[in-house]
Amino acid sequence: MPELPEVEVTRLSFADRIANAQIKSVFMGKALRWPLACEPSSLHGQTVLRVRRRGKYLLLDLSAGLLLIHLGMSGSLSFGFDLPLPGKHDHFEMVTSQGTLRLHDPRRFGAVVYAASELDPMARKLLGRLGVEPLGDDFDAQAFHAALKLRKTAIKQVLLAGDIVVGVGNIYASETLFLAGIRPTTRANSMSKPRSARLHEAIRQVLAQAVAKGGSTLKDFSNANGESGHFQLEAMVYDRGGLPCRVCGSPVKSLRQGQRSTFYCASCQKP
DNA sequence: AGGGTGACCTGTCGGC
DNA sequence: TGCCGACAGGTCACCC
Repeated sequence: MPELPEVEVTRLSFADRIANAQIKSVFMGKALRWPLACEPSSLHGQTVLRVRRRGKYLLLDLSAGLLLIHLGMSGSLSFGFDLPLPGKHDHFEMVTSQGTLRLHDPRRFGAVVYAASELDPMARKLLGRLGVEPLGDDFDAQAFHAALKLRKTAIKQVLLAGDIVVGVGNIYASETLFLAGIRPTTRANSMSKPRSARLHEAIRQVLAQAVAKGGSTLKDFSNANGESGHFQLEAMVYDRGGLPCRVCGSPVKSLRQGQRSTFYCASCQKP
């Protein structure tokens, strides 16, 4: 469910409301991907200072330490005073003076991990290898091209790896490559400067637009207010195998790369 | 060190 | 209707 835009939309939907809230209680149910790494009760009385995002992680800065939250494949957060009764797949809950934050995650690929600081070994393991933020000033077209030159794998898999640029998941990888006119199987190190510049621009454009539209709602994404996004209305190729390309009408093709499905238009996207 | 694969987990959908 | 396999928005640990 969550790629960078969904995570950012989630952040925006509750960051202001939770800022400066005092933690009253913390509940961790069925194990997520990793243990919380602290006694839940040790968080009681702490203040949630603010909510940041790094790649697909949400970082809740506390008065002492931080919580790293990842939504995995199927996670979503809710925040408010009047949440419905917890269900089978609600695995983490934090009651604060300003509302309750709850993680719903059927597949449990998500995580909530406490770290004393960003220098904590676990925090470094999770955040240390992340590439640059695509919507930030550090995402530079020249440096992007130089980094691609060092990779011989297919460009789509390089995007998914997230060690050059973060936040582009399986949906947006297909979408950005479509917008840039680049075949997903193109070797990263074979991309010319103008092509990588087009991809750089497409990544910024697609992700920024998806955030502006409230994220994707392919299945059941909703932000922490329960509101769903509208990006799926705009998908050019993702999940459209066999359907006519929205630009040229030729059938959208699909293939598998690294056990993930990829969609592209053979006519609009050149090798 | 880059690149490929399996693993983690539950739900849903299509085919027989 | 039931069963079974394929697949789903992520990414880590492990091989070579």
